[in-house]
Amino acid sequence: MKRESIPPNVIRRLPRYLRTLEELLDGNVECVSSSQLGRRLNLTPSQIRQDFSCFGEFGQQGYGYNVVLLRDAVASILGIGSGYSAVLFGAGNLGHALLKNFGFAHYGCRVLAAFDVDPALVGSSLGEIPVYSVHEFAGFAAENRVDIAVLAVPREFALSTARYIADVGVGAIWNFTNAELRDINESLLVEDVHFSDSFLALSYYLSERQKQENG
Amino acid sequence: MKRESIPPNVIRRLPRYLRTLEELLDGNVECVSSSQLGRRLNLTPSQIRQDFSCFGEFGQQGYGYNVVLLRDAVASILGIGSGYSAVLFGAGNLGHALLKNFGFAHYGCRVLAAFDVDPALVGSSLGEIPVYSVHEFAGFAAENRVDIAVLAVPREFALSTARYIADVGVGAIWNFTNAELRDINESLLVEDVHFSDSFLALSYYLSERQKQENG
DNA sequence: TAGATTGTTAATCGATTAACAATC
DNA sequence: TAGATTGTTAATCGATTAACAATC
Repeated sequence: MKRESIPPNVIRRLPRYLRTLEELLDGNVECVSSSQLGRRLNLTPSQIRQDFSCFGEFGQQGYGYNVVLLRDAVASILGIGSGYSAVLFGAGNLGHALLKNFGFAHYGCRVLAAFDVDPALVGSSLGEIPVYSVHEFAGFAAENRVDIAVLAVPREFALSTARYIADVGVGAIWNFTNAELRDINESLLVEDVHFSDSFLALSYYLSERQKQENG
Repeated sequence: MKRESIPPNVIRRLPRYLRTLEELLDGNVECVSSSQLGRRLNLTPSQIRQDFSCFGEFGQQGYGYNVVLLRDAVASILGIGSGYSAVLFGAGNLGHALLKNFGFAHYGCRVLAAFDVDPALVGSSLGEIPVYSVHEFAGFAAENRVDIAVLAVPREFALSTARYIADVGVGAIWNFTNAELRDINESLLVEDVHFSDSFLALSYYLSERQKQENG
């Protein structure tokens, strides 16, 4: 039974399904059952079937799920194949790392350009990606459709840069800074990558473990 | 009422509380109520009081929470101040970015050294941090207490490096690779930073929005 | 056909919210 | 004292799990 609005928890599990399915694909596995998937992902078979049933029927009784079909379905649900294009703000180490190591293309996203304020970088290029001055972005966006802005500038420029990005009409920001961008405007989609949230969770569990060990 | 085992959801909210409390502190706010916090974090006052009550009583009726006290309490719960030390594996762009921009020190964590296989990097240093050969790590760990290994190596070296780290006796890995490290050993703490999970969630919401706009 | 596994409905569990007495 | 806000208990809501008829 297809559902109208999907719980965020389900959305957050989809990328994990995708990853697992691609692993299976690499191993030339043709077919997978909800219990097999569950074992790999540490989820119950029930939950997996529930999750998929939010989007339709992808399995076959007595057999399981065809890995290729399910992978493609999950990828499509996640918007891979929508042909999104992105630009990078901030061509520092983090920006470099993302361009080099994060497979934008693998997720169906094309990176059109990078923007920075550093005159030493402007005019150069990162691999295939040209680096322009931030001030050129308004013009650039008028000529090119930009779906996603990747924000990897130093913290102190984060908010003003994000405002500029939103003003120019980009609808989604992948935010690697600590700045709070949700208030910029109603319709702006913001996805935060908060390193500190992750680090502090680790720190918490580490200190919990130490407490237990010390009595 | 202090609780024995804290729900993961609560743990994951603590860093957000910390961030907000430090913002308030920067604004010289002395006192904050659960409703004020709730407005900033988009949580109900009830939930905030429930969350804090897992750890003890930090407020005062009719007044609210003293920002300094609450910040310190949250920081302490999260293990800031435990004096953890970390090492970095992989001194590439991502490693650089983390050392330069992520405030390990701000979270009470000291970065002792970086390890890489690239002969061009080994022997150099990143800021104050010396870069050693990966093979030197066993010896290093014998001389220095290492609580956390930050794993920022290329994907193909991730699993073997992580095994090595665990063998040497480090108990926690902050994992920036796509490799699945949970199976390495029971007691190893692993905290994943999966860029792709975050990106794909954004991609999903973007495509949802477009579907709505197009009818 | 027998065995396996789906999709879905119902039951359980846990997390969020509401309510309120306690008290600063 | 009156007003405000906590900590906590109870109510609600949503998410996970279990069960099972349908069917490949």
